[in-house]
Amino acid sequence: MPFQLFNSLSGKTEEFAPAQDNLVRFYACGPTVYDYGHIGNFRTFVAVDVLRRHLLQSGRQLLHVMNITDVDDKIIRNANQKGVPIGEYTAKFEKAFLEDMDALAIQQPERISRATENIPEMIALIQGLAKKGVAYQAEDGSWYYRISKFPEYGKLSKKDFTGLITDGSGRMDADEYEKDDARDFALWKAPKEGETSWDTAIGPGRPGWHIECSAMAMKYLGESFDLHAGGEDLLFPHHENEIAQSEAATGKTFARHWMHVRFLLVEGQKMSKSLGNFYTLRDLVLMGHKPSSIRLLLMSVPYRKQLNFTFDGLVQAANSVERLRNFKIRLETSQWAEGNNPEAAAVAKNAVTEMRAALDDDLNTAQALAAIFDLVRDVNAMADQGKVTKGDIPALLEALTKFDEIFGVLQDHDATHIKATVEWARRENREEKISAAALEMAQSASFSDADVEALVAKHSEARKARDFKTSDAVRDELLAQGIILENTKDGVRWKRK
RNA sequence: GGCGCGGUAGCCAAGUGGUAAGGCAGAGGCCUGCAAAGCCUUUAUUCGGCGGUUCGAUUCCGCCCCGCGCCUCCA
Repeated sequence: MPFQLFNSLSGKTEEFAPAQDNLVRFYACGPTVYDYGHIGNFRTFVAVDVLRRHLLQSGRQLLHVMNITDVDDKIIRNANQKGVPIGEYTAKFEKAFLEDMDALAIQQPERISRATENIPEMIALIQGLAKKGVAYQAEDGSWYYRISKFPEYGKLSKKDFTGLITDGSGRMDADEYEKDDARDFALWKAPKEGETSWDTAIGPGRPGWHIECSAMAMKYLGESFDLHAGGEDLLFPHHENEIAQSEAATGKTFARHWMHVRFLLVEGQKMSKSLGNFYTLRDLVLMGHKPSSIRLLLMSVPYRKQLNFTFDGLVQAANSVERLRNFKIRLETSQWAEGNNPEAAAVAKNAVTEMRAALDDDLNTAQALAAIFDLVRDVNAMADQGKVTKGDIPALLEALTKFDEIFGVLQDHDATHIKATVEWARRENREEKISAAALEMAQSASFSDADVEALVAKHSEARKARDFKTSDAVRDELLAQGIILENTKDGVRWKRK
């Protein structure tokens, strides 16, 4: 079955394939770098990452563009408060965001593009709209988009705007009084006192919210491209306005397919600072939660379904990752009898087939996960019965590789990331937020594999001599460093906590 | 008010017109110097409630209850 993906534009699940060649051209709205990323942000980015990885595994090539919004009201306000240029202010959060992406094993897009580096492209787009009479300049110098010129306005958000002309109410913000119609939105904002602005052919000012995405998407992907993705809140007005701007300018379909990721709940409620359930990735890591647990939890519910992010769920996800990693370690470290068991190869192949079928079905990650757990259970059982042989291991590991090409949780880099986060917290004077659990997990990152191996060897020797007192002491010593040592009938093995 | 999504075991959650995947947790057992890891058995006569269609509905329709989202800069 070809890849099926829900399209917010048509409201239907449709086959998704690139229009030209084998290259998928897509744009995903990135962060506004005014603060550290929270788990809600990362649900969206993880979902897009799953899309990316599935397309790649399906043999597609990608041109994935993500914007970084490095100028907006909040950025200007916060930078002014700190008395630093906005570029300095945003650089810090952009760096933090990229680090967080890495911690969550989110692949980098082929191109990351900053709003402030594409001002000329935006101006050109606005000028084009002005020429067509779709953009107009208000008395204060701001430019607006005239929605009445775009009959299809509302086609993405399925809103009916007829009869909703100028509302005479007091809903309009002070800087919007110049608009001809209440629905019109800003393309270019004239500078206010103390605001960063650019001198341009259409006058001084700064970009409206939506224009950057239209300009950058078309710059790198062309006037018409395959897919546009983002959080569900962006559907209106952001994406609706992007369509209006772009299609009015070019007369062509902007993005053919639209993907929107649903918001998550935290402990059953919408995440908000006032409810006290607002968490950045860094908050959670400092509390002692591994990035891999967070990633798995974010992927465990299909992207179109509301995900209830809870601390209980985080523990469950951590245990699930443990089971998967234990399985991989077992395959890699056990002594296997010579031979081949066609049944094992069949189980491996079947699991991958099922996983991919689930992903082809609108990225059903929950079902894909089930396929891989079936493999784990079946192969563990076969191994206990001595039915797994040396010749089967490559195929089984290959299946796990295929799984991890999508889910990205088997490689254990948690300790390193936790350590980096702990160090960041110290630099930022957030020491009081560092939990004992985080410290313990960070500790094992200071222990190289060679260090561990040396102690493991010491443990094994003592054990061989049935000096359990010494062997247990070494094991406890390792545990105190965040290393778990296990003895199995097939030998000794270790892993980081 | 307009538009939309969802309510499945203790928790997370998939799914289908023919009688409920998977994960986590719990219980019992096997294995084991200990500790783990792993395996086996077990945990929803039932899928928010009430009606309807049907030989048969958790799955289709209607109503009701509950939760949630968007409706101008929050992913």
